[in-house]
Amino acid sequence: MKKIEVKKGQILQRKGDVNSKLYRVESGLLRSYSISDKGKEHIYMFAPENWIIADSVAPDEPCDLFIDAIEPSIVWQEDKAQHLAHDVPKLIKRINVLQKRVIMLMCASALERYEHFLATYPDIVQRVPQKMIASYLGITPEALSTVRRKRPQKA
Amino acid sequence: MKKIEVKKGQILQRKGDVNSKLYRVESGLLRSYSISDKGKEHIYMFAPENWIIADSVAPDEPCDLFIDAIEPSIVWQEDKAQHLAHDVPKLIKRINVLQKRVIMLMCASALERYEHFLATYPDIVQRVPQKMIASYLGITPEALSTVRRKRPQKA
DNA sequence: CACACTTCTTAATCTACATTAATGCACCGG
DNA sequence: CCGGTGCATTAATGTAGATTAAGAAGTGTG
Repeated sequence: MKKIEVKKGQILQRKGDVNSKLYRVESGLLRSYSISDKGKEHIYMFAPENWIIADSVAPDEPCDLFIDAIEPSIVWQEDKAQHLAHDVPKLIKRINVLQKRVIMLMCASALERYEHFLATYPDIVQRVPQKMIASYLGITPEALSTVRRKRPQKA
Repeated sequence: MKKIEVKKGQILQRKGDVNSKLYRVESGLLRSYSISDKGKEHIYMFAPENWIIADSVAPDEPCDLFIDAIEPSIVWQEDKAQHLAHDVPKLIKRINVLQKRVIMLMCASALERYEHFLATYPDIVQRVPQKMIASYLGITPEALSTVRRKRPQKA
C-alpha cells in the first residue's frame, strides 16, 4: 500500500505487463483502455476520485489494458490479491456492472449510450475531451458531436 | 445443493426475481438473456456441460436476466453466497472474460464476433438455432446468415 | 397424410454510424 | 506577435448491418 503521485499522461500499466497492483484514486482522474489490432484506442473505464482501477486478470498474468492519468492524480497502489480477497461483494457488483454494459452495447443506440455515460459519470463530462468520451462509447468523435447536437436538452 | 431436472424451454429465473441460487450444468444446455424495453431478446451467455450460470447480482437483489433451458438438462442448484466466497479467482476470471467481451463489442465486426463465438463455444454451434447465435452476437439472424455465407471457410 | 408453425436463407431497401475532408478555435512555444 | 498543433464541429459520401418481405425446408400435431 503505497501513495503515488502521477503526472498527466503518465502510464501506470501497459498491455502485456504483469501487474499485481490495483490503483485507488484519491484525487485526479485515471482511465484504462485497449488498443486494437487496427491501432484504435478504446477506453474501457474512467476512474475519478474514490474509484478503483485495475486490469481484471490474475495477479501473475499479462494485462490486456493500458492505464494512464488524464489529470495529475494522487493514487494508492495496492496489492490485487490482498485487496480483492476481502471484498467478494465488490467483485460481484463489478460483474453486475459489466453485465449491464454488455447488454447495453448489444442493444443501445449511440444516444442511449451517451445518456448512460452521463448517468454513470455525472461529473466527468467537463473534465475529459470529447474524443475520449466517444472512445468510451465506442463511436467516433464526429458521431458524438451530432448526438450532442440532436440530444433532447435538459436544463 | 440440489439436483434438478429441467425440461426444454423451462424457465429457472425471470427478470425481477430475487434468486440466491446459481446453476451448475451437469448435462444439457442453459442460457441467460435479457429482454429490452423494445421487447428484443439478447442472449447474454450459454452454459453447456460443466458451466455455471447465474445472474451477477447480490443474492438479495432482483435479477436482470432470464435463465432457461435450451435442451433438457440436469443441473445442480447451489447457493450463490456460499459458492462464490470460496472462489475469488473464478470471479476474477469472469470479470476478465467480460472485460474482453466489452472491448470486443466496442470494436469488432459481425464476422469477428462470430469467429470469437466459435472459439468460445466450439461445440454449441450445432446445438442451438442460428437465431440464438445471432441474438448472442447482437445481430439479426439475417445478418448472421450473410456473415456465414461470406465467411472464409476452414475445413 | 395434411397442416400450421418455426427456422433459415436471399434479396431490396433503409438507416445509423464511419470515413473523409474542410473550417474555426483554443492553446502553446518560438 | 505569429505559426503550429490538436480538438471540435459540420457536411458529403460510404457502408455494415437493420428492416421488410418472400420463399424453401424442416418439425410437430391433428
